[in-house]
Amino acid sequence: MLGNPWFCGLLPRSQYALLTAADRLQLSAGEMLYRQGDAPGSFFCVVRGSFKVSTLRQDGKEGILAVMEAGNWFGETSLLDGQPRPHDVTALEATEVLAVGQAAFDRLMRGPAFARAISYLLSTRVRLLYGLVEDAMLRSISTRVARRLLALARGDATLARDFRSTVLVSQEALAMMLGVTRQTLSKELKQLAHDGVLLVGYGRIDILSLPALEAKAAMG
Amino acid sequence: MLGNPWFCGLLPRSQYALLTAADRLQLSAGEMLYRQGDAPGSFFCVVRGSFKVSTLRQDGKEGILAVMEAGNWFGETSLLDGQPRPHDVTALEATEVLAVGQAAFDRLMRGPAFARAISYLLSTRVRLLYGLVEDAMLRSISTRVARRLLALARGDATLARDFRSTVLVSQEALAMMLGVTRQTLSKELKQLAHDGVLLVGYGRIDILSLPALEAKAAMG
DNA sequence: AATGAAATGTCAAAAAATTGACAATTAAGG
DNA sequence: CCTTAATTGTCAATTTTTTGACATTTCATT
Repeated sequence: MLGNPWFCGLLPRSQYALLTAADRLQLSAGEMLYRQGDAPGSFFCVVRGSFKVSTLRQDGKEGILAVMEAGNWFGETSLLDGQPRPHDVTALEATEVLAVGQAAFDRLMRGPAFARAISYLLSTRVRLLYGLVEDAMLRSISTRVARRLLALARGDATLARDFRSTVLVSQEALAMMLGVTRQTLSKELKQLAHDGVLLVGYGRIDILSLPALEAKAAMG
Repeated sequence: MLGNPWFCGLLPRSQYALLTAADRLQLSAGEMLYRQGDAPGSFFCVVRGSFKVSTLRQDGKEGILAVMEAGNWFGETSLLDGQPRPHDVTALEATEVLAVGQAAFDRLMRGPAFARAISYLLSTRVRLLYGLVEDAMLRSISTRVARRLLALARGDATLARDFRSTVLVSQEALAMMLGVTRQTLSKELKQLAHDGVLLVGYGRIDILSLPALEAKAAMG
């Protein structure tokens, strides 16, 4: 979490307080950190590995709302309003997290600098979510595919890390992030591959031309 | 704004500070409070009237993301992260707002209680937005129509006001909130009217049976 | 090298949504 | 009362997406 811009922006004493208050948890692939409807528990930071944040509906439809990678802090919403967890969070691989409990979190929130920092964290989440809503409401699927691939390549914009030209994701999972079927996504990927923008592999997508992908993302 | 649960939950001194720091603005129907891309300006509260929060794309497509009614506080996101306004905000009728400038807002944010309250406000926004994303990703249009009508009838869940059985909205506008065409929406409304759930009028929709509408909203 | 689970490729039929076009209705203003 | 703009009703053609069904490929594990 040392490379995470949000954590780095905290006062050193807040950083220290977060780290000392945290428990370390280990999860193996497929294990769930929490489930939709659970009581609020902790504020988390991914140390190693990754999670998917998803919702499963009664009819079996699943949507992947986000992928949380190393450096990412999350889970604050339920701690702030005391309401149940809105999503399922599942480890995608062997994953290690820091967990800061409600009591320690509340204590930190009494400091204005930390409370401001949490507000800032939430404001970036709000912006990201508005983007997702607009994507779903107004943009064509091909544009959304391009935009989502860019987000994944940039690590969901959480870590100011170097860009990855290879995105490790199955078409099934990417389709669930976009709320479309695998067949529909497959057609779009094929078009992008045909245009020389991508190289589609088994559980992976290579970005051959970042400018071309950005151009597609900026279209309709 | 006196009936607004968020404002009521503030410390009296924060309430006082907000109200005394605020300028009063009057807008007539169609006037814009701010535009997408504008520099951050103020934190607002609707005193009388209402706004639509929308995005307009180059290709002419417009999406209505929210309707802000009396009692609603909004605009905090840009003040917190210093980034440009993400949306257009337009008065739907003669509307009066309170505007708390950046300097006063920053001063208030130095108080931990106010900063916590802003975090809480943001957490409810995050929940609402997750709901919109899930709607768009996973739910059928008929369900989304029912859910959106309920949200409008309840005043977008911001004011714990009494339920309105008449929603004043054109089919065109409702379609833009849902990201579908007017024709598609029209078909869904006709079905709901046929089922005796709604009565569709000129610029208005009457909810005949709240339980029935809630049942439709809970389906797929 | 063989096996099996996971992932991808592909196709056609069916369903759903958009597009484009016009008529009919309603409310507000002169 | 009359005119006009806004809103709604409706239809058919077209496009898009889903559904369902298989075959094929890839990769990790025996």
